[in-house]
Amino acid sequence: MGGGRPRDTGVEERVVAVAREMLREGGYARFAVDQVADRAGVAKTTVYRRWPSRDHLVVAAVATFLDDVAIEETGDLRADLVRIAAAIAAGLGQPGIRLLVSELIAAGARQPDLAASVYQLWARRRAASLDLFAAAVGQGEQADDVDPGLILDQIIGAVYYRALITGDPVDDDYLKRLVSAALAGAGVSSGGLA
Amino acid sequence: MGGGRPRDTGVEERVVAVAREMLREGGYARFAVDQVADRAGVAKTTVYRRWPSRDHLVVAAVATFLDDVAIEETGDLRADLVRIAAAIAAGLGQPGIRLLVSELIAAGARQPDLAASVYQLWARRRAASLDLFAAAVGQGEQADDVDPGLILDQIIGAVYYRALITGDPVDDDYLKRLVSAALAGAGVSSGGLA
DNA sequence: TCCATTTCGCTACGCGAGTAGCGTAACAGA
DNA sequence: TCTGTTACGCTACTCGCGTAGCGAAATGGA
Repeated sequence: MGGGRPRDTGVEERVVAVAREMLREGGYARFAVDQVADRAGVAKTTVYRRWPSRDHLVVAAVATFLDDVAIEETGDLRADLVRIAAAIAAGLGQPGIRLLVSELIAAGARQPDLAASVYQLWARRRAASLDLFAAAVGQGEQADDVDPGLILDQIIGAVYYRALITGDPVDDDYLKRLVSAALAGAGVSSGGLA
Repeated sequence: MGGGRPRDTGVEERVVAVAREMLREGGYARFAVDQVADRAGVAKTTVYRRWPSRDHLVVAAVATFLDDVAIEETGDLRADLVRIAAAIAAGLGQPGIRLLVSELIAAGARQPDLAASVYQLWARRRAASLDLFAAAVGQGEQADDVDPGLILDQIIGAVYYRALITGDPVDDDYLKRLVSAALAGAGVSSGGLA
């Protein structure tokens, strides 16, 4: 049996590239599959043959530009944690990003087969943050019986919670208190106060 | 100048009641404004004259049945916190509720004028949780120099974070460790270990 | 009674998501 | 070259959100 017409391998790349641009230009709200298809020089049906829904395409596009943001490590665990939390808070402070993040979360809830892909998006950044703890342990900056995951959950979770759910402000003072409390709760000695 | 035709005051009540039913039956996904209007015996345009979007109506409907769930206070701060966190985790474990919560969050991000209303939904439950701390202080169970809001953020935030964003499991063991860490971070004496 | 005003119901429309079906193009193998 | 198979483009469709415009109903005031 013959192999049939081969898939145009350029389609994935072109469509995702256009999708990324459209996300940058108009955000999630103005992201229209028809327009993506047009600008990519592809039929809408062809798009839907690879990504079963608009959200699938959005997730695929976001996955390609989430790696751009790097985390700076200074070696000072507490300071690094504050910086990471501040970066997240700053991002969620922008309406466009807040909308995109919210929609990505909702996308995972709307379509179960997308959940894993969405979790994967945050997992990368979380893994990078966890590295900070390993480095801190290596430098004897802290004991190794603490649970880095738990500490991160408390810090990052609180930031997302306030920014997305309660709407409370997330300023620098709050972040310092938050990180201090989370570290103290895990028994990490207070390297340096506020 | 004459007063014009008076508004049918029964419309608000009837429409919200039907909306609540439809949410219970089919969740957020199957919630259609047309059907709500039909079942309420009202024209779709009339619905849109009061609630400018589907999300506005959903928020109005959710606001009427969120008060049903009460929080049980036993007087044991730690146990109560674990129970509250477990209740939230259990709720978010249900696909329908997880979707609804996600969509409500996204609704606030989509339409700025809805954000305040959505925050208000969670604010009531948060206020009830904060009361636990006041009671605990009254009973001398803890010092009064702790920041209840910060502790709640760490606990509730972590639960939402794991359930909605990272997708990590939220089991009982995790919750106990979480509450213990949050309380310890605030300097609350460990009333009882795991 | 006549008029201005406001609400209501209805029809029709535009838009974007997602689907179905058809003809055609691009292959592999006989 | 002929056949089977798969991908592509295109048209047309359904569905739900949200809007525009019209005539009728329900009021208060002249």
